[in-house]
Amino acid sequence: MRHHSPSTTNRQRAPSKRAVQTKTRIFDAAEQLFAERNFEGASLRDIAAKADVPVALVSFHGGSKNALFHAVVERRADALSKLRLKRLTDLKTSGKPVTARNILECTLLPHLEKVIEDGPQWLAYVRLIAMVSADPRWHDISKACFDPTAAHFIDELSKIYPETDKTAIATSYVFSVSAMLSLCTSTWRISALSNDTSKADLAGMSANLIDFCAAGMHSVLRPK
Amino acid sequence: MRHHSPSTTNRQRAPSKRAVQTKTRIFDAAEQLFAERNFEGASLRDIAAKADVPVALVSFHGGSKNALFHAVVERRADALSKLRLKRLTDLKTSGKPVTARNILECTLLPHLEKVIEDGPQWLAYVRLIAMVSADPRWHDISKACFDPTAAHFIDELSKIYPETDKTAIATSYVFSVSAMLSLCTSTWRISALSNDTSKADLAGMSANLIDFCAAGMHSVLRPK
DNA sequence: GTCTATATGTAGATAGAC
DNA sequence: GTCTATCTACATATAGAC
Repeated sequence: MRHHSPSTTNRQRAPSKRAVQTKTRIFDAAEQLFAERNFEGASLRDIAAKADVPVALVSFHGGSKNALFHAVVERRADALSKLRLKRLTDLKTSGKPVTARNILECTLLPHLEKVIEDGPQWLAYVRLIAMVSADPRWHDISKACFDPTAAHFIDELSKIYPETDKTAIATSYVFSVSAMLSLCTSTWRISALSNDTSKADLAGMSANLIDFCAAGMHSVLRPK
Repeated sequence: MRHHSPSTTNRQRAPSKRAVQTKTRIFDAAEQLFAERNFEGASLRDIAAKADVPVALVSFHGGSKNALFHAVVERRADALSKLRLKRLTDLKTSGKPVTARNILECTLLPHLEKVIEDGPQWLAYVRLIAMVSADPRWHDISKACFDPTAAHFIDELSKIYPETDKTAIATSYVFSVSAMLSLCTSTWRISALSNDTSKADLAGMSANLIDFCAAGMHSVLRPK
């Protein structure tokens, strides 16, 4: 059973407030530990300890370890897709020209803004996505959670560059997303390589990200 | 003890040919399994089975699991750095203009060419590096194995863009490396998103990679 | 919904024969 | 250098009291 829900299939009552809080604490702890230590590196005991609940409660709210992992990834995927697609709709109804740069902003900025606003949970989620994307064992989650929206954005790009083949478009889309993820997972490296001891300025760097990807994409996609 | 070597600290004889082959089989198996399943996901028993040796031999040649992991990452890091730096030296003595694009080729192409020539082992190594770069637990390996060479390339870029601050240079360097890694770890995704059922053409895609990164870098680094 | 207790498997590491 | 056998610890999962 891939999707676990507590108790039986037909739930009788809405869960109590306390139960919801407990479940949230468990999912938040799982999100952080999976992101830090990968799937096998984070034990259910570690997760329970971080959430300050007994181990059995983790299984109760999350089901098997595998189901818990899936649920944790899926938890924010929906919200993220909605934010991206809404931004795209807003762009198209705004009357502004629909350029590759504007589309990139719709794809890349929502997650970055969540990291900047909400702090550690969404940063952990970036790490988790980076992990899921790179690990062949989780390709099915990746496909289910992110490919539909990605396909939508790639279609938009095809309209702007109708002569360009889809593989080139998909390639530069993947480059852009990976650059966004690395901006969050590798700030430590950027600081080390630039001898910059000050706290990383994500907001400032996201301007660089958009410049980099927009120029890169334009170079790859424009008719030669 | 971080670095393990078989037998005592003062080795008496060179290892036999068979012993070297055994050790290579173990390291190759470890490289593939660590790349596929991460550190905790690959057990010493799995590695031993893949290398077709008894478990105790893995400990004998690799030391503790942690030491084995370090050794597997370090094994190819040296060769890779040498290839990159040699290519840079060749460029500078060739009389050709030293551009950001040329420097990027020195950084990104050696590993890609190894993947194309040598096949699965170097592809596994790409995955391993992607994993090590993203996982906070392995930052020290990353720093030791790759930062010195990275710093060298960033210095070269500073010479071309003397007005640009180092953080911007380091940022676009990190974007470029992550795009290279994602080209190898996410071919499956590129194929899925472009409905391209044919076998991935890494060589063709690396032209796109260089175009993307060179244009992106130029856009971020040129004086405004 | 929450928690204690436990069943069952498999992990990393090493001792010691060859 | 190689291999068998085993020690000890910790993993996931669940049964059953509250």
